[in-house]
Parts: sequence; structure tokens; C-alpha cells
Amino acid sequence: MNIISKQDMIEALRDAGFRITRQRLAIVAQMAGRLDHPSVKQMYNEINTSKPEISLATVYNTLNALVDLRLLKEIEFEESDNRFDTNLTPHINLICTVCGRIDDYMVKLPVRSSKLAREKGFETSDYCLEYRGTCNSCRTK
Amino acid sequence: MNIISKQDMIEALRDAGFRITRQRLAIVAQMAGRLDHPSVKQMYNEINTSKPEISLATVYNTLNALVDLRLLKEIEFEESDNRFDTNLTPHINLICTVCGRIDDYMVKLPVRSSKLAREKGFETSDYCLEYRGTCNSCRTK
DNA sequence: CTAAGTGCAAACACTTTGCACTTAA
DNA sequence: TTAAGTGCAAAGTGTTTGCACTTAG
Repeated sequence: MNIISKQDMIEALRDAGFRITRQRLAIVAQMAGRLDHPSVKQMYNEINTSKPEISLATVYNTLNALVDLRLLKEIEFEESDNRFDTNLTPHINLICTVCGRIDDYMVKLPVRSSKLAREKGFETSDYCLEYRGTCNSCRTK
Repeated sequence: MNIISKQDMIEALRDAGFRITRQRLAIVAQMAGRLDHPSVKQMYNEINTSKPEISLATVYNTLNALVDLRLLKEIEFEESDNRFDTNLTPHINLICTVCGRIDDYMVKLPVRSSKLAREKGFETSDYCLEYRGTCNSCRTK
């Protein structure tokens, strides 16, 4: 598991020329190391309960920057309300379509990118493996 | 490859109680059997060049109905402008982030759903396997 | 005949943008 | 000091909805 820490995120932002602001510190602190997969709105709400006001635009801005720097992965969720993943090691996201819970399931990639490059000339830069269904707790309800 | 034909789609729509309208026939005829992965807008434009006017809402309506009936799969593409897939057999979508081309790569699932059910209590109903990167023709340009 | 479907435009929800104010470096 | 960042609200997207008109069955 290659889970990015708060320190890694801050350093990467600084290296990329981003200023380390109070807002970005709060967002990074809230995001780093979590194993659930929060949405922008969830992040926004969580931060605003404890920290000084941070605008929704800033949350978008910072999370997008972290995605661009490949410190987070974005998971498309139900056409909208995307979720963010701190686990950068290829894995399957088990997405419960009832409650929205997302669990990581570590697994080998079904096809090596080197094989695709050789066979099809396709240069892979990113993976997305998802199984959608019903999680254990929703199923037993 | 389990690629749904025009006849299959019409029959399934009829069985589900949908009326077979001129518009739905045109949409199904345009969609069935294709191996590229058109977006709603592309479908809308293609149909309107040859057939009588069909509203964008009707294209959405019909494609959504086909997705609900599991005769099509929707592929989330770049936050928006989703694409539709007629290939219902689990496979990897090779998505070129330069030109938007999507190729199918047939492959075994990385984890059987029966294993997930046994180990995690997760009932899988749908799969999404994507590799994003640069296709051969974009790479050599 | 009559309920489902259609076309249109207005409404929606999420995301981005423009701009004056603030602040990290 | 000064350019990047922020907050806010307005503008942009893709998608859905409401409603009167049309039409499949």
C-alpha cells in the first residue's frame, strides 16, 4: 500500500511551486492517510466544522492540484459527487451503490502495461478497476 | 464478445413495456453493433443529420433506458460527456486521453465475484476496468 | 382512445471562473 | 513587496424535468 502522507503532500505541493497556505494545510491534513474515499462536499463540510471558513472553490482547487500532481486519484461516482482516493497502488475499488461506501481490494493488474505497449502500442498512464455492487452491511439489512 | 444487436435491443425495450417509437428505432439502429464508444452528443449529431429531428432529451432518455435494462454500459469519460459501450462481456477499456478513442481489450476479471462474496460479503453487480493512456496513433504523432 | 413518449426550454447540480481582497515567501 | 491564493457569486457544463402536444398500441 502506497498511501501518501500529509508531509509528502505538502512537500510535493511546495516542490511544484504551490504556496503552502492555511487552507491547503487544512485540506491536506483532512485528506492524508484516510482509507475512506471522501467527496469534495464531505471534505468541505468536515473542514468547515473545525477550521476557519474555507470556500468550496478552494477545496476544489486544492484537491484538483493534488490529483494533477498524482498524489490523489479521483473516482467517478454515480455521474457526479466524485470521490478521492489516497491509495496510489493499483487496486480494485469495491463500490457499494447503496450506501456509497468504497473499499480497497489489493490485487494484481489484469494485464501488464508492458504487454499492452508491446501488443497494441498503448502507453498506459493510469488504471481504474472497479466492482460495483452491494456491500456486506447493506446486503444483510 | 457479447455484443447486443438492434433486434435484441428492440425486443428488450418492448418486453420492459417501452413503446417502440420512431425515435427509439433510430437511436437503437445507430447504436447497436458499434465497436466505437459514442457519446450522447455524438449520437445526437449523427442521428439528426440523417433522420427527422430527435431531441437531445430523447437521446438521453433512450440511452438511459438501455443502460437501465443492461443492454449498454456507460463509461465515465473525463468528468463528463460519457460514452456508451455495446460490449457487455467484461473487458478492459483502453481509453486514449489524447483523442478520446476507446478500444476493448478482452481479459479475464482480476478477481471472481464469487471470491469477493465469500471473503468480503460484497455482491458484485457490475465491473469497470479501464486503462488510461495514449493510443498508438497519438503516440507516434 | 389514452397513457406513454416527445420536444422544447427551464431547472438542476456539480464545477470552474472573474475579480477585488488577502497573504505567503 | 508582489504575484499567487482566496472567497464569493456568477457563469458554465452536462443532464433531468415539467408540460402541452403527439402517437403507439
